[in-house]
Amino acid sequence: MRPMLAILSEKPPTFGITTATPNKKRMLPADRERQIVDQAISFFAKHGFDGQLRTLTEDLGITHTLLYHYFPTKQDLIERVYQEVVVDRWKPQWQALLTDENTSTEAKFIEFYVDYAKTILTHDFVRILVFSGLSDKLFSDRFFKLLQTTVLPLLIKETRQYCGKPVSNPSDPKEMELLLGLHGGIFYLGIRRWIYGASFQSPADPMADEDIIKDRVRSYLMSAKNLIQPEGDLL
Amino acid sequence: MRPMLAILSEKPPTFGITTATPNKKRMLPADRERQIVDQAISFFAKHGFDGQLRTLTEDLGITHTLLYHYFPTKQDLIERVYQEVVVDRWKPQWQALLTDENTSTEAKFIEFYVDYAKTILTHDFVRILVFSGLSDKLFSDRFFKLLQTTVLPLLIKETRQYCGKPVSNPSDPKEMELLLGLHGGIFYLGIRRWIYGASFQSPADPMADEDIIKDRVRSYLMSAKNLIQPEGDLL
DNA sequence: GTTATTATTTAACAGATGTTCAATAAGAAC
DNA sequence: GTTCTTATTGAACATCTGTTAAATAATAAC
Repeated sequence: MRPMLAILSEKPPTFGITTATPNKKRMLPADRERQIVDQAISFFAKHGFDGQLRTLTEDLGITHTLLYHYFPTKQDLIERVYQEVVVDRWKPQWQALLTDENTSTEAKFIEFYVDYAKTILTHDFVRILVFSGLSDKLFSDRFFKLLQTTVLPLLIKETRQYCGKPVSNPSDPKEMELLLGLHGGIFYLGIRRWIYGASFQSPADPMADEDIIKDRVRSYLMSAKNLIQPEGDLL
Repeated sequence: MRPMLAILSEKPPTFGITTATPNKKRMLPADRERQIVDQAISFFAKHGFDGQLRTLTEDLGITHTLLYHYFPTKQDLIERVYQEVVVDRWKPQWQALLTDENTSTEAKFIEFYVDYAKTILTHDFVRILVFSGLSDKLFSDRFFKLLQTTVLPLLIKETRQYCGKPVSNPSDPKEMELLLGLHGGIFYLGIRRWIYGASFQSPADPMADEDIIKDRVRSYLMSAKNLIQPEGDLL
């Protein structure tokens, strides 16, 4: 079909732009796999895991059957997405940050939640987490297990110290609920932005996430001091 | 097929139990429609709007084609569910409550959010709202429009009065974000319960929703007094 | 008891959708 | 240039799924 004379510069001109998704007809397996996974992440985040493979590959300019050259089943591709978005995005240094002796409670909370928000409150993460929670809970279960076993206890411990309360006490529903109020208020930023989307109009001059988080953390610590009595028992 | 002699007591025995879902072979159209809509609400809330009609009717003991005797298309059934769960559940008296001159700010907030939580934070409502937000936003858009045009402005106004700030000022991102922090923290109760489900373990002795909400409202008002300056401008 | 009405079922279609497999062709090795 | 490997496609299958239309049977009217 091609004219025989066009020997040089056979490929369509790329003008030197080497994107993460090159449009060569035949890609290196590693590149193609990377490209597929990237597309799968944003695609499943947008349409949910019920989205069709034919639609997923449309924008890539490949046939849906090519997926089966890289992933045995759709479920395998989904689990790869899960791994990259949820598991790999968890930062072990959060624990280190929250146990640093040389930082004030307020600075710890702010530093943690600002970075947590930057990492977690993205389009892909929030929607995939919620899609998972609504269906088989495959992703959400594991993520919350991480939350509950690592950072939440450290935040509770830090709050107790801040309020002058012994840290060795058994866990108390009231202080956990107070913390989850802060946590939920922050996560709600992601829900407004990536699930309700434009429905929930932000004001003309929206606050930066960092400032919002600072206010909420300070509000939380203030309430903790008032709600949680210094000596052992609670209000 | 039936033995000819069994003339009396032909129907299966119901033992006098007249549930909302009678199991007569042929029901009155109004009863059947009620039964179908009830099932559709809990079914779509559980499986999302991609759930199959054949699965929906399974528990009802009818064929899926019977749905088309009552609703022209699946979408019509979905919109009926939307109407009953989201639209009909909105309480106009919330506005009356929030404009009552004889109630304190704290009492207003608590009374409103306790009833709001009782009404909104149900399995069906939370999940249908989130399913909608993730897909076509048909439900969620309208619900948030209601929120933004009715109760949120009243809550802002009430907060300003409480802080001794003039109520006629233009809206301010900071005070709206503070309110949305409270609002999100309360809605997060529903997300934990009905989306993350068992993943997010509650403590052995979980607080009653009402007590949680009381604490959060008080925490909010306390922060408002500190964050929002009495005279015109904000911190 | 007979007839008319209609709630309900049965059968079937058309398009969607995950998956398989043989055919094709791009690029590498020689 | 020829051959070999394999990335990629094309065709096809089986099942799922919303929808339609005719057949059936339960109930009411007479």
